[in-house]
Amino acid sequence: MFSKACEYGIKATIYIASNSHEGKRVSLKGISKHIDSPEAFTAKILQILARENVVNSIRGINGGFEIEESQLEKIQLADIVKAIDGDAIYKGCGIGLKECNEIHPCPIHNDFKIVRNELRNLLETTNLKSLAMDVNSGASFLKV
Amino acid sequence: MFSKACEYGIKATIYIASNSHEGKRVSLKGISKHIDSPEAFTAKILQILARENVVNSIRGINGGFEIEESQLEKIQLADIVKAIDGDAIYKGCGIGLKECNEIHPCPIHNDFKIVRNELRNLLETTNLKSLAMDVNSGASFLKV
DNA sequence: ACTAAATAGGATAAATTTATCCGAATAAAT
DNA sequence: ATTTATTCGGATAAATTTATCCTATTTAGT
Ligand code: FES
Ligand code: FES
Repeated sequence: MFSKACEYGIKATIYIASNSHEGKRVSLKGISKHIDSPEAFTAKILQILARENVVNSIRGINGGFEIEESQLEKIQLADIVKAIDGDAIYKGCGIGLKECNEIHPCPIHNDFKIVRNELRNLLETTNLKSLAMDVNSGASFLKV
Repeated sequence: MFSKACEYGIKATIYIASNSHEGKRVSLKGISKHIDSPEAFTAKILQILARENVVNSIRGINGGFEIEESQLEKIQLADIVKAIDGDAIYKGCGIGLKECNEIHPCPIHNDFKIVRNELRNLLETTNLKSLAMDVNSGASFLKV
């Protein structure tokens, strides 16, 4: 469904968000430890997310990653997925026709479109704040 | 979403089905031409599908691939996907936790589960015959 | 028996994704 | 200024997926 990079990106961002929500900045080391991901690879992904303004990166001592409190409700899962995996999962044909086209549909188009749109809806309406709060309250988990 | 191999597998199987439904056996060459896929790679995928009894392969002159008419309604998209990509897409956690677990859920579990189950339902209830008939009637397409 | 046409399957190559390594840049603290 | 902790970014390596090539096997027809 999502690439490994995207999975790490989602988990990392939620972890950053759950700390930012409590006023804490987190380091790459802390992130990859808490989401159980390879450190150097996670660094690459965070670079992408920083460039795309999903997270803020701060260099130097006491540096790390954070997200402004005011942004937590504005950033959606879709922003992360789009930055890393692109938009094929929203727009692409389920069996790889060059484009998903209503008047030249593939055999699964009609049913697939519905599922894809629901996935899209999920990603576009789920914001970081709610995900972070669930993690903070112990209602959901980022590893194991 | 699906691997390239799986996309080719689905298209190839539907193409075989649409011909079998009209009593015609098709060759690898014809298949990869009509679904626009690399021939040798498609051969590998058809080998898998033949081993898993999704399609019948016939060797030698006038050989090729076919599916018994009586099977067309029994084979579901899920059978193809399972044979090629496995069942992670049905059962796996959306962000890669070791298992999708109701009492140790990831942050997107509740929403993702619904989408995943609908995808599962789509794949498990769509049979080859209906897909083949849509292709034969010109209602849907396998390439471009 | 021989030939021709087809799939099976092993070996290999190319491309992409995933992962690691290391020096450069940055910033705080001393 | 120097040291230290941190991210950035380029180079590279490992693993996986995608793709190709070639020989073996099978089958029908002659
Ligand atoms: S054309 Fe395939 S999903 Fe729309
Ligand atoms: S635990 Fe992640 S989808 Fe169920």
